[in-house]
Amino acid sequence: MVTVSTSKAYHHGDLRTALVEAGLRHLEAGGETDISLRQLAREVGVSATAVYRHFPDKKALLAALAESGIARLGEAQRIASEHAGGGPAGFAATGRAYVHFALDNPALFRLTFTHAGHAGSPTNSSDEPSRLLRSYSEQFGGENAERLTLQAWAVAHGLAMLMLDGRLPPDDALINRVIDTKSLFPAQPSGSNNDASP
Amino acid sequence: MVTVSTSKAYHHGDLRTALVEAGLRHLEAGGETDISLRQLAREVGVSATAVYRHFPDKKALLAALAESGIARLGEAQRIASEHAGGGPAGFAATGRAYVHFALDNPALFRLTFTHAGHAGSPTNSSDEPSRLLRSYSEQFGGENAERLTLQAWAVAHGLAMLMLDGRLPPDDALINRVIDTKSLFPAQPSGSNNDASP
DNA sequence: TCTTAATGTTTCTGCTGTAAACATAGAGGC
DNA sequence: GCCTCTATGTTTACAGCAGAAACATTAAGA
Repeated sequence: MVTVSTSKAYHHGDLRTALVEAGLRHLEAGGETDISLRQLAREVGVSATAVYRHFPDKKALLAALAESGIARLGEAQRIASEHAGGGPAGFAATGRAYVHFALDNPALFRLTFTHAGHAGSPTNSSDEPSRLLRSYSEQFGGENAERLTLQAWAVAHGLAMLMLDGRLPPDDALINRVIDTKSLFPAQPSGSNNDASP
Repeated sequence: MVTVSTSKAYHHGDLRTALVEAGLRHLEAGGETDISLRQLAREVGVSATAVYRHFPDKKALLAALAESGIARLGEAQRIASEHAGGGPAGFAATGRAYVHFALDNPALFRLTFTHAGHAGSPTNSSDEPSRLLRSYSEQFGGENAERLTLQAWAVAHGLAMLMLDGRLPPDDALINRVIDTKSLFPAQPSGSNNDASP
């Protein structure tokens, strides 16, 4: 698919976007170490240092890639959540989507969470993944909402990372066993029965 | 502390060990990106390419560092486990030790789990951390031993990673809230009461 | 003592990120 | 219609990197 150059074009057209796209391509193909500013410039057909008109340094380019990663992850989770029809099942679905996204976009996922930059816990972040997690936890966590937030995130993130790093097999069945509604909501043993909507 | 050169010394004494030690020092100080073979060689007082007599390439040097990381992690967990007197409390202690180790040795921890190399799930790995995890899970997991293994590991690993990457504050209280005996063993709701020895 | 294998050095190639000086082209004011 | 300004891109240069190849040294054993 050829990117039709927008009318707003100086020399190249939209170098910044082209560089980000090339970067994402390289992330998929060979991981973060496969990204070289000079190589990206070459592919886009521009001199090596032209990159610096759009990104102060390499870190900035990587940060731009990470940002696009967060957006995509949020989108995937939202779809999974809706597809599961919301509720506790929807919550678990966002967790599984989290892991699946990591497996489908290993380098992008890693980059997104390693070169955080903006950082911030989900309690105050405004990105889609944080919003979903917060919303579901508050809905179903009752008085343990915060702990649920943390544990749910940690389980999903840990599982994703361990699979990415080859410590656990990237097995769908395994994901379903670890992230399932029942084990996330073990019938609240000691009192505190929450009366959330169906 | 000066490393007294062993009698078995050729030109340098023990270049390999010296390089690994220098590498660990750099990991603590500046992270993985701070490790340059040339710089290490310089510090050890040897030519840049002498390194290649002991490590085929940079990856191999990093793998050696990672191996030492696993050993240290296992040691820390074993101590924590014993200090807690074993049992479910000991289990939780190994999890907290896992996270603390990550926070105390961020670069080493990251390297250890990122450049896995030998890979392998804890079900068949022989390193100390895997052994502890397997042993405790089988002791207290009952019929859900495998799921317990996975979830416990995922929670600890996820929490560690999120804290390392600045997504969660590296807060002791937070660790205790996420990894506590009660929430790991929620009174086994649906039957299957295990009668493990004290 | 002589040979040999292990260890270390010099030199070289091609890559990287990035700084500085220079070039160009499109936009807006005259 | 011309001129200047600014955003964008280029050339050239530097220092650092991983790694390959050829050569040197040194300890250990025959």
